[in-house]
Amino acid sequence: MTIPTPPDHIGWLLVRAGQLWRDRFVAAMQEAGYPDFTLSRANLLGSVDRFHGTRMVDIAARQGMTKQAVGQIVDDLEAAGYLARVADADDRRAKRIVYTERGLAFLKTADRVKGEIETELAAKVGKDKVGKLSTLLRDAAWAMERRNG
Amino acid sequence: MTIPTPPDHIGWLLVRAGQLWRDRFVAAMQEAGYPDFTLSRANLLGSVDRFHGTRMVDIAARQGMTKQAVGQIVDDLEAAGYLARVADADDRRAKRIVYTERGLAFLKTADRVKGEIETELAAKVGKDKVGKLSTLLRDAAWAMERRNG
DNA sequence: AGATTTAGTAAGGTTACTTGACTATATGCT
DNA sequence: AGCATATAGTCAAGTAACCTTACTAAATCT
Repeated sequence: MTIPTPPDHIGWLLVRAGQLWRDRFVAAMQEAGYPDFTLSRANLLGSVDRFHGTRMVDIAARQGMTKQAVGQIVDDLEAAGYLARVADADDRRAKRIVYTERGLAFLKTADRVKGEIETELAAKVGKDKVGKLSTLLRDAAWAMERRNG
Repeated sequence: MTIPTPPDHIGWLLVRAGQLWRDRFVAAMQEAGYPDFTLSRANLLGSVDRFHGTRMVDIAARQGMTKQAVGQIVDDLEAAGYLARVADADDRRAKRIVYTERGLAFLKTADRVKGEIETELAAKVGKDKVGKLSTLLRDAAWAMERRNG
């Protein structure tokens, strides 16, 4: 089983670290009582305003997805009881996607789980390093987001 | 368009940075003459030994995928002319997945493109920061890989 | 008022996987 | 040597998470 060159380039490290965190988070959420949890659903829930709700077209813009794709995930999350569609008072074409009680409880658990994973990581590599990593990641993400300059 | 809390947690930063790098790399490879390039294909090519080739089952183990999934991607890459299946001399059940000339040229371009993106990133945030980021990512990935400890 | 844009839905396709079932070859046990 | 079991790979079908194309209803622009 000849193992080829291990990926040690900055790019693969970024991809790998992102994958690892994502997998840890999904597993932890499933253990925490959300067996039907997937990352795409969590991402979507993170784009819904907790107080006023958010229109589908705005969720789609924020996620960089088509509104149809958002519609499908919203269908699932509505069927699972996390979200509801309510009529928009100002625009009769539109509906606001809002949280149910179950949806809000999910968010709370997600925040707790994220904190736990971060704490575990800090215990292993050091709190200072996690802080530095965050700062550097922000810089790098900012640099990669703007193609010009 | 009320925008919810922006994701500033270490986890989302990791995921985001990984996505950004991945998207930049895929776009750059497509521009560099590989319009049919996707990341799953590149990942697989990265798991094939350049000299001796690699058996499908070993690729699957390394990628954390099923051998069937690997088989499908190999089918595509073989049809596209990057890889070939040759009989394994030591095991008549097995085939070694090897590079064609086109496959080796692809690897060369991929290495060049990765270097270019890294250089661009270094120019924006500073070479020292890219180095520090790499080190911290290695630490973090190492910490997240082992669940115990 | 009529033309155009926008919000959302419906239907079907694609990519990147998965599981289950199968064949051929290799290996371990007695 | 003979048989059971494990392993390498293939075939077929299913799923998740998207996409494109085409549509209806309501809002907005002129």
